[in-house]
Amino acid sequence: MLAAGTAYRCYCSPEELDRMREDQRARGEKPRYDGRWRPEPGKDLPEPPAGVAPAIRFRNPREGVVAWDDLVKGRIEIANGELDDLVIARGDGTPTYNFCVVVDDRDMGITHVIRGDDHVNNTPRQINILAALGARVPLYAHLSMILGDDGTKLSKRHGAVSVMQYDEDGYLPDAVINYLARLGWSHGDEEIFSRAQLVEWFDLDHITASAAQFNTEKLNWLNAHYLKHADDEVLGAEIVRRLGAQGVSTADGPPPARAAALCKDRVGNLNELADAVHAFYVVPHAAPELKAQHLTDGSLAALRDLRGRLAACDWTREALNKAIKETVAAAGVKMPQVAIPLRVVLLGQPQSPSIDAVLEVLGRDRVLGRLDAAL
RNA sequence: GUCCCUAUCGUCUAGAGGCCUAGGACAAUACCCUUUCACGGUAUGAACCGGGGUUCGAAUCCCCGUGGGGACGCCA
Repeated sequence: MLAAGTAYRCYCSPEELDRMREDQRARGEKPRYDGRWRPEPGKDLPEPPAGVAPAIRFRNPREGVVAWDDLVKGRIEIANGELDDLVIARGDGTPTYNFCVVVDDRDMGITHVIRGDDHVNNTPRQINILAALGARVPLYAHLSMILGDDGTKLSKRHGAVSVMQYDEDGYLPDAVINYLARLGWSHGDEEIFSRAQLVEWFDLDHITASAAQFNTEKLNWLNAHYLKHADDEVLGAEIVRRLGAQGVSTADGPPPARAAALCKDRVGNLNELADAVHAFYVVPHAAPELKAQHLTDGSLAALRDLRGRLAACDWTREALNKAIKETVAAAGVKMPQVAIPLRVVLLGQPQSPSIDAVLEVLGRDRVLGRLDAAL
């Protein structure tokens, strides 16, 4: 490029360039290289200072416009007069980003450049360099940015910067992919689609041109949906992993997959799922207020009655349900008056999935053991 | 400051000049279901940023304004 005259050496020092930009800003101008080392016909260049390793600058055309038909934003035109001569190689000879990508795209025969909005301004420079190299110009598609929940730029404060954060927060990969894909792209009214459907449907024609705002509530909804339809074994493994991270072993409890099946359609994420099944693996301690409220003389009497029935009961959900209903009838109370104290005793909390299903999954030994400890 | 991009319910979006009395989803509200808490089901409210054009006809095309975003490095 030096030989062809499409690039030239620039001996400006960083301090000199800083001063140049400061002055320009002070005058309300767009900061840019002023071309003092750019060779022109009939122009006298300064004498190269001794001992300075020059940077190489691209000699950007001064006249005309650069234009391309962006696959997302349509035609974009930028006057060459707006572009300055960018450095393509540093004083130490290493190439800069805008030069690297151009050379790499050319060598690899890249046909489509799909990237963030923030690169729109680099595109005309890259097209000019490509032209100087005699290379074919690829197609460009510039995707708009994603803003945080509060409508401002995404940052560390929003917590959505690293994909690993989603894992930590209990999101399923399919939910994250589905949500992110739908944010800024659409396929009619489709809201829920598998990765295979995404691959089949995805196209550049239905990408939104404007910036989208991240909506955690909708992600949560999608995640809950994927959780309901997820494989029990996969969820079981997540329970083992997440409980294990808290130092809780699942070895002495019911199979994690069964616990997952019981709770997966009532939680929003994997951490909540782990919390929901926690009491299956660790003997719970109900809060004193809960005990005072629910473990009255009457309810404890009913539980004693139930304990007797359960001891002789087939351990199936149907039989367990029948036993509970018999206790309810015998005590002359309503279902919640037995079910809730039972939950407090077995799980340490007043809410749970259907109590008969909980008994079934918890298992006879653990149920009777916890009842005996409370009675 | 200069240049570039952008603008439909609170949010994500459908919408390619008449199919729009603007559709779907999240969220909200109400009701239903119910063995608690959830899940789920049904229904309701909610938008074309403003102003000018073009056209028989504009959410859709053009211009201006305003709002939002991005870029102005020997960073990537």
